[in-house]
Amino acid sequence: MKHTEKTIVAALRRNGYKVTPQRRVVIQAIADSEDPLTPADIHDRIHQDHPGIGLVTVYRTLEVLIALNLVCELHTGTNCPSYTLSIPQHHHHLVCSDCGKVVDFTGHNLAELEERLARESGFRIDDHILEFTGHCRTCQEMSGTASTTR
Amino acid sequence: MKHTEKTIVAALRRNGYKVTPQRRVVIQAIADSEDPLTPADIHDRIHQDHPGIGLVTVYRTLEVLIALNLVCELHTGTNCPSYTLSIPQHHHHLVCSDCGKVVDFTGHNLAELEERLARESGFRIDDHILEFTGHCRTCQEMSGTASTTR
DNA sequence: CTGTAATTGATAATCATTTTCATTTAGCGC
DNA sequence: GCGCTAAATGAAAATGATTATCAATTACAG
Repeated sequence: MKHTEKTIVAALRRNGYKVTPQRRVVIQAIADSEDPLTPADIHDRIHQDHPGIGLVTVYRTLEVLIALNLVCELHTGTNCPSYTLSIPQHHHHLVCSDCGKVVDFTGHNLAELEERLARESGFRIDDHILEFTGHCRTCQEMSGTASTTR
Repeated sequence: MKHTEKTIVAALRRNGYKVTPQRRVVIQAIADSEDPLTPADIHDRIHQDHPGIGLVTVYRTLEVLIALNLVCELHTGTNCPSYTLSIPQHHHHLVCSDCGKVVDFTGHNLAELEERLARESGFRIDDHILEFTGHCRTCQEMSGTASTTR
């Protein structure tokens, strides 16, 4: 189960952050989108209904959500990162480089590799990034001519 | 074996790129550094001896090197990517988030996972990013007080 | 209902990257 | 070696993303 607006709002409160209408709007925009959104995307989408909310507030809201691990950051694809609601467990992503669709997956265990690396390198390992990129079924079918290989 | 200035120059020629003194300088700067360098880092280092070489040229040289897969791009850590000479085989990175030291590793096989994902999601998978972050032995020892957890 | 600390919005500042364009140059053919 | 041409360079400005500043507003504890 992914986070929802409800669980996110609860998490904000639990951590002493105020729940403002602006934050709700930003959260909802992310929740409503299938695909990950860049800060600018989010701003564009909410600007229609809420012209008062500035890009700055989007950034600040994302900052909080990231700190609380409520959204996750996608690195692949374009030049600037985009965000989706995270699922609470640890997971990774498979991203379509044409349409941006994201599939979460879990269950691959990097613990063994992590341990081997720690042993061989002397590092204390804190974290990792694992992302796959490719083309989703829809984009494969539509392709034919199109080429977006970054 | 990593690429060296020699192998890189050869690859440039082989692909029809001109080998200019500026490109040599940029390549050497990357080759001489243990750690991955951002474009700005590279520019800083070469500016001492070669004040004529602009940051733009650094960017343009990196663009070529990336296109030919002669350097690899590190995503972790700071806000902007940094680069090191790549080793010709496919490999991944373990990065120290304190000092930036990078350890390359190979031998972990993601093929099985990739296949499973492709099957389950219908994606055609093209590429992936796998990076670990942690603290190298030296930085662990020196720590005690310091905290740089991004 | 009130007070206060957190949040917001507007503007400007910063930082990374790209574009433009006139000038220079590597490396080909002779 | 010598000239030619397409590729590469440098300077400056444009663009795009992100962050800092600060006065005005507001959520929410008491």
